[in-house]
Formats: sequence, structure tokens, C-alpha cells
Amino acid sequence: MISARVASMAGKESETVPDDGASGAAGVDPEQLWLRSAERRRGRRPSFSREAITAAAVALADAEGLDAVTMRRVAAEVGAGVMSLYSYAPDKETLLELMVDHVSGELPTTNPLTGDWRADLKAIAHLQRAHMLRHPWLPAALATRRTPGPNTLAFLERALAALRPSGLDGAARLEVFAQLTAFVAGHVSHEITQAAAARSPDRSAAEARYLAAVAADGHHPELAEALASTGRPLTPEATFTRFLNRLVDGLDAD
Amino acid sequence: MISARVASMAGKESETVPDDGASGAAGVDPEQLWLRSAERRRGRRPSFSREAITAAAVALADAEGLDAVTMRRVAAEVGAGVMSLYSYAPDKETLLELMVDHVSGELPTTNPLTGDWRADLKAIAHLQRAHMLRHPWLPAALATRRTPGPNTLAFLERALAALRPSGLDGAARLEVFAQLTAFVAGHVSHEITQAAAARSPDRSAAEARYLAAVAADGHHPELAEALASTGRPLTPEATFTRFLNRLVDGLDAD
DNA sequence: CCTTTATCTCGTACGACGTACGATAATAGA
DNA sequence: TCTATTATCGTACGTCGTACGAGATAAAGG
Repeated sequence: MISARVASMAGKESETVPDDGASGAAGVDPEQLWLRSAERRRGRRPSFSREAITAAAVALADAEGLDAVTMRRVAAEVGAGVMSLYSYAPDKETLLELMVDHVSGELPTTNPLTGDWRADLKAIAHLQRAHMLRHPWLPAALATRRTPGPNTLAFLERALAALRPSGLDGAARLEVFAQLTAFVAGHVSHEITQAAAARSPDRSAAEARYLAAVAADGHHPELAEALASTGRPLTPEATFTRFLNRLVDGLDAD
Repeated sequence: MISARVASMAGKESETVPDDGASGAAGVDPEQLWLRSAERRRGRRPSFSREAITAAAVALADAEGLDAVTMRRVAAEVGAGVMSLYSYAPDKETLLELMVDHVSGELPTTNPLTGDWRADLKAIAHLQRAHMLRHPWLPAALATRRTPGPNTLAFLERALAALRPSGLDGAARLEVFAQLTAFVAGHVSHEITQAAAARSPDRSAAEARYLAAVAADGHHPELAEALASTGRPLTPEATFTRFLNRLVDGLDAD
């Protein structure tokens, strides 16, 4: 999802699609959000900072999930009145964008590239996975995200550099990175759901009973067999690596 | 995401993970939701039906997006009082689950399989993509989804049957299908976002200007080159097919 | 038949949300 | 000092999900 918008710039696509599922058309102006100058001449001096507010929101999301990030909670955390937040971000959606870019600052952008672009790309994907596991709200937040901020762009720049030896052209490299990010987000989202479910034994047991009942109804032989299968348990890490390798090894400039 | 919970049953995984990002631990009891008997002896006869309510909610989501699905709107659409809905679903989250399973009923489960499991799997993925494009709220709804309903299970059964000739064991087949679904959902989510952005020219222009400004700042040479690249425009369909083929062709039993 | 018991209907109400509005306070240039 | 500008934030509005409980309606027991 990172660079979704970027990828659409090079080589505009066609094929119409029904109405958007989750969000209105409004959104935020990226120029005003990311490029506005820091100069400030007249008027009262700000008591807080965009940095501090964003950091507080991130801490809240990390600790209690995305639902805990309300304007009231964030304001309380920072010691501000609720409406003061609106001096730093025009609305909550924008605050989410700031959060995403804020944590993107944690991603390394200066470690050496090996020159083996497949290996480098896999390493990047592993970085992204670890990053999303550290901030489990990220996959959900990325879905609503609109434009990449400076930290996101720095990481994108890094990924494009890693892909340079692949021989893919610019648009294709953007596309590969966007798809890779979508893949990682999808996987981590799945992984988080499973881990969360595993942590509540009551629900796990109820679900196991439900599936067993379905498998026993005679209409789901394949499911019954799959559930009875006794393969060695795979770690999410191993599954991720396996699918990632398949995806990346299949890439070439053709 | 389909069968996320199912896949976790065969071969329980380890590796801890931080707190869930978006949802509490509560959830819905799948046994009571999907298996409760239809017998009804005493008491007032229901004026509505779970079917009708779910269908109204789906129609609303299709037409106006997931945000338009509020208990009040759905009730109005059906001609019921708001609180009457709670006789048919214990809460809104459950209504979402019902919606997901409802539309899953549109997926074919009886068309012939060719025996070429890779081809069959690709066909299934294309079905899922078309399905999600028809119901653009699906990718978002799948992320919160907890247990598969009967229609979802029927489709899962179908996918497992398609994978039978692959030689993969049961747990692996479940895992493949879960990952495939996550991949499709991620791609379609991306695709929808792009299409929605392309439909509002003001935003597109602002974003293009923003990215051009970033590319011109001298710190993003890779991005600059990628944006300048003049590859022939790729349809989302073509991109999807390409990545799908990479993923599926890489699968084998080893 | 009437009573009991279970079920469904839905008006009212509560607390939480995002945020529009406008009064108030602080700052810098004139 | 006056004025223009900017930040702070209390109050209030409309919306959300849903708890509660009073009424309606059906079948079962006598």
C-alpha cells in the first residue's frame, strides 16, 4: 500500500471500478500537509508540536490499539484541550497519516545494499513485517492512507534503489514495491488476527468445536481431511518467508 | 483472510506478537451464530428475517460504502425499528460477518475443475478479485472477520478440492488458500484506492504536483527516474495476473 | 377459556465520537 | 499602543452503537 498513489502516477491505468468501499472522495492536500514552510512570524506561540502529538497518538495505538486513538484521548495524553489538536492537523484522518509516516521513520534507509536485488528485496520485506508487528495497527491504517510523507518516501527511495539491478523499468519497480507492501500488510494482518485469537482460549475452543462440527457434517470432506492433517506446526515466520521467496524469485525483467 | 481462523487450527503456531491493533478480544460465538437451530416454538412471530436485514445491509454497502452501513440506516431500509435488528444479530460486528458470508454465496462452487490445479487456483483467485471489485467494501470487512460462515466454507471446500492434485498436505493447502485470499484482498484494496483517486481530478493533480516537487528536490533520484519512466500503462488486471502467476507457479509440494 | 412463559418490537436514553463555532489569550509588526 | 495574526480550548451539535424496559404477540399448560 505504501506508494499506492505513487505507482499510479507512472503509466496511468484504465478499467473502471465501482464506488469506493470505505472512504469519501475528500482527503487531504498533500502539498499543504507535507510541504508547508515552517516559518511563523506573528501570533501566539504554539504550546505543543505536531511531533509530540503524533508521537502520543502512536504510543496510544501501540499500547491499546487503533480504536483507542480518539482526539480526546490524544489531547489528554499531551495535556492539551481537544480542539487544540486541530491547529496541528486539520482532522483525524490526517493525524493517522502523520502517525504512519512517523513510525516509518524507524525503518533504516542507509544500511548497505548487497547488489543481489532479490536478497535485498526480501530483506526489505522482512523489515516491513517486523515493523508492522511492532505497530500492529499499521496494516489497517495503511488501507486508508492517501499520500506518502517524507519518511515513507525515504524508504520507498531505498526500495527503488535496491531494485535498480533488476532491470525492471521505473514504473514496474514502483509497482513491485507497492504489491510487495500490500502482500506484507495482508500477511501481517492475518498473522496478528491468528495470534490474537490464540491468546483467548475460550474463543479458540469454541471455534475449534464449530469447525469440527462442520467437518463432521459430511458435506465438507476436504475440510475434514485438512483439519485432521498432522503436519508439523509452521511458524508464521516460516510461512511468510516461503511465500515471500516464491513471490520475489518469480520476478524478472522478461 | 478467508479461512484465517481455519488455517490456524491445523498445526497451531507459536511466536508471540504484540497486542492486536484494531479489535478487542470479545468477538462472536461461531457455534451460536451459524449452527443454532431454526426451530421456534413460542413467542411472537418475527416480522423480518436475518436474510432480509443482511441483504439490505449489503445493498447499502454496495451503493454507498461501508460507512453508510449504520444500524439506523439498515433498520430504515428494512422498515424496522433500530433496536429490532438486535433480535437478528447481537451486534454490528456480527452483522458484518453475516454480510461477508451473504455475498460469498455468489461465488460458484459447482463449476468443473480441470485437474490442472495451478490453473484452477488461478481461476479461483480471479473469481475472488471480481467478487471483491463487485463489493468494494469486502477487503476492509475481511480484515475484521472472525469465523467463516456456510457460504464461505463451501467456497473454501471448493478451493481445497482444487488443490488436492498439488500433493500439498491439508495444513499446507489451508495455508495456501489463506495467503492467496490475503493477497487478492491486498491487491484489490490497492486497486480500489487507485481507481477512487483517479476519479477525483483535483486530488490527483495535487498529488502529482506534490510528487513532482519531491522528485525535484534532489534527494529522491530513484523516485524521479521512476516517475519519468514512460512504460506503456498497465491495466490493474494485467498487474494482478502477473503477480498471481508468480505466486502460484512458485508453489509446489516439496 | 385464561394464565404463564417465551419471544419479538422498538421508543427512549446514555455515553462516546469527530468537529464547527467563537470567545479569549498571546505575540509581532506598525 | 494599536492592530493583525495565530493558538488555545469550552461549549455544543449531530451521529454513532447499544442497554433498558415496557408493550405486543404467540404457543403451552391448566
